[in-house]
Amino acid sequence: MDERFKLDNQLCFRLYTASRLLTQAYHPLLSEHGLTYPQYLVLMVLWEQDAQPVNDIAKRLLLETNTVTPLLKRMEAEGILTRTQGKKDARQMIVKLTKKGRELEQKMTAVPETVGRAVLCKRVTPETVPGLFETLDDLISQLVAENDRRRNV
Amino acid sequence: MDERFKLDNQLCFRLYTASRLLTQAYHPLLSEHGLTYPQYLVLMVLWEQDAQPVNDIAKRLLLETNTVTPLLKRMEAEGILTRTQGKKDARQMIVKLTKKGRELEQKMTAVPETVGRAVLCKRVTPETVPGLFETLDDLISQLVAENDRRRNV
DNA sequence: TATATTTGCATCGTGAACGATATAAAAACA
DNA sequence: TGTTTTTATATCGTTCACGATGCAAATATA
Repeated sequence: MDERFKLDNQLCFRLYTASRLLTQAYHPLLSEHGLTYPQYLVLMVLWEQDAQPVNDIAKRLLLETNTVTPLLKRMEAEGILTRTQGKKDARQMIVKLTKKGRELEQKMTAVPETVGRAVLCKRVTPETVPGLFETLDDLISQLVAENDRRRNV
Repeated sequence: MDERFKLDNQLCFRLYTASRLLTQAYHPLLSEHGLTYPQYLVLMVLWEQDAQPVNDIAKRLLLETNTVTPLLKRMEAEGILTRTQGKKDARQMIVKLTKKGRELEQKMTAVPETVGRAVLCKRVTPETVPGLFETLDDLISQLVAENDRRRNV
């Protein structure tokens, strides 16, 4: 059989698997606070900078608004954030953290630490992580450019 | 704000994003043949070794059967494979490629090549890929062990 | 200013993922 | 052999992802 089709030669399968498994590692830590992993990502965006329009959050996460909108609605229903129409631009929905949403930041400090320990292994260490970040960031930029090119043709 | 919560310091977010974007890069190449990325993964498993029970496919992809079963049913409906009850073990469903499923291997040889070119960038090259594979494999093993530990407690 | 285009967000449909649970067959054990 | 446990798969409900599409507000252009 064609070597190129072997699962063991696939970068994408490794990224897909690593991503899923790492998200699973987050699961017990997040569900304790009633959160999913994508919701946790939204929180990190808003903890960094509160009161953002939907589009800015989506861009930061490299997701489409049709993914983010329902996610934000669920978080609004949970009382984690509010969605209010923008004043300058009536099309925008400004997303703001509630008290509950802000308080989660203090309550969840153990999460990055616990996960940080869980991923430590021979080839993923405090020394190697920066290099891995650079590689993944480079790959992500490359893929963003590649996918944009495809869409604009 | 807490540095550890910054999106830019998150390994998981990078893996999640890289995985999604790379899957998107596959999309036009796969949809041409009526396939999704997870379905393509199943095909690679079966091209490597035909006639496997559901469980073996799921284990190979590190997925649960409740993900794989509906996926296989959709592929069966597309005429790509068949699902027949096992003879030795009546609980097993043996998955076999149809002629159509086998023929896809020849028709899709351009896929790994095209994607292989699309990911090339400064830090992802024929020279660096083997090292990246080792790192991701190491991480995946670590996470499998970690998640198994959690479940069995 | 009227018209065309772009932008921001939302809705809809489909296909994963996955936790929880069910069911029947097989295996282990009493 | 009869009973318990395990195993293989399936069903169900919820939450993403995302392509396609709709719509109204803002902007650009005529």
